[in-house]
Amino acid sequence: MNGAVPEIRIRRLNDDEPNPAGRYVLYWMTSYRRTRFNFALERAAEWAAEFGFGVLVLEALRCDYPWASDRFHRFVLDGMQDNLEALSDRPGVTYLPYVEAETGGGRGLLEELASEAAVVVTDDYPTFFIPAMLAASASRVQVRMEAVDSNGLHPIYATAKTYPTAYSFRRYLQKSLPVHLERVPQTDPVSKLEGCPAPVLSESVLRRWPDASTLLTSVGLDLAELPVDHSVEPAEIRGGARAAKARLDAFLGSKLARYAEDRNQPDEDAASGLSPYLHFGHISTHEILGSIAQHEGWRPDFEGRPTLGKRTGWWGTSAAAEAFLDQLVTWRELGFNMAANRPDHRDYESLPGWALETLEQHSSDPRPYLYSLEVFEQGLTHDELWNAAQRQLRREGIIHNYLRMLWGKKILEWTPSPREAARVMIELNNRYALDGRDPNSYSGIYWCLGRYDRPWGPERPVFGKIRYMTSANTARKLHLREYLERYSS
DNA sequence: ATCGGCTCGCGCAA
DNA sequence: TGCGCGAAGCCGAT
Repeated sequence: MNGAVPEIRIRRLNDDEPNPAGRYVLYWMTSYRRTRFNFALERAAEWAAEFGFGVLVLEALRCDYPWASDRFHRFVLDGMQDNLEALSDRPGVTYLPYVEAETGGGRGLLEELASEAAVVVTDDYPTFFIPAMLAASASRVQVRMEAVDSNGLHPIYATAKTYPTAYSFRRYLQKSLPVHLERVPQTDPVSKLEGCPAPVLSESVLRRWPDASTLLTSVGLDLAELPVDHSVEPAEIRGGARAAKARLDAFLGSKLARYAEDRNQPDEDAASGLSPYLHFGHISTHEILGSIAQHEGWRPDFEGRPTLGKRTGWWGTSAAAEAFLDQLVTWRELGFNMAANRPDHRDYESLPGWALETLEQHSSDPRPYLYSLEVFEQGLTHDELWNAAQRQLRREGIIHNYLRMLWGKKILEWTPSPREAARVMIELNNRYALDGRDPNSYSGIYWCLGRYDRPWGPERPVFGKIRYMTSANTARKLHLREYLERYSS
């Protein structure tokens, strides 16, 4: 089939063919939990239009994945409510939100729904348990199954290379992005389904796997009844595509102009706050870029722009937007590039050679302080700035982007080994951060141990040639008065 | 306040 | 083969 979704974004997961005797196209939404600007949903809609079928959208939330908690459940459920609203009364589409009530409750659901599908389309995502889950599912599904990449502007499988620095990846992007930007996801892919019959679910399926729609709206869902970690409480910020859009608009309206100068200042509130929404797929990079373009009256035109990897001057937007796009595109997609091409990207051994070597050489240096995971977790170290950052993470599910670096550097300094430091960072980040369990969780954590960085002298205890940071210097440099007050306990 | 040295790997010019 | 340059650093010298 030749549709509008670029082939480079489509990965066949099995050798099966489409089944024209099916009743619908199944879209299994796992990572791009949105109904707009979504290549995977668009692909499902293309197949459906070809067969004259409707699309069945299955958005499931299981309860047994690592670090499942009230916090992540709440955020995902907010998103499901938005998707329910967005898809109800739309022709040609049926939305099935499913919330697993007990471990294993969802087992068999995908295969059951796939047994009546012509094609199964799902989201491609290069880390956490998703790649293994997709492979396992594809072997049990008897029709053609495809994973579609709607992660970012650069298709994650467009290169098999990894890049050792943001600089080299940026230079590559400056050459390769323009062609990919010619194909952007449709705003509303479901609109192709006018005239297609909305799939109807059988009583027996719904008896076994109840539709969670009423739980999402009128009845409400009691998280306390689910077997997930209740000690990680819901975050204050609301999840979902609507909240994401509101946050984007607020960012463009009052923060973007100050972004380049103030984004590293905790008290200035100039960061976008979009990363949790990006992580759960509640918003798309393409939509964000489109909104920036509209906001600035900018159109992509890269003719004659230097492709030397410089951080400014390539996009041709305002300086503020370029600073933001470097985060959103260069840095975010750098992490996806690593995850897509290095199956070991979560492991300590995936660090660059010079970093492994220098950390090894300093592995038996005495540590100035040693803390257990529990002391770190509660924010009870001797360092009030570090404690504040950890308390923000634990309480809000967010950690300030600059302080996150200091946070990780100090964990390296205060644990018995760099391997243990990585373990502590991964545990705390993935347990508490709304944007955890993401390719960029590992970029950020391993950056603290040398990934994407270069050696710095002079060699210091514990760190060796790894870039060193101190809380005192950080406090001197940053506006932190309100921040320290807010998270003082 | 600002500058250089610390140090590695890559792409590009030569 | 050499040169420039890079997520945000640190420290001591000027």
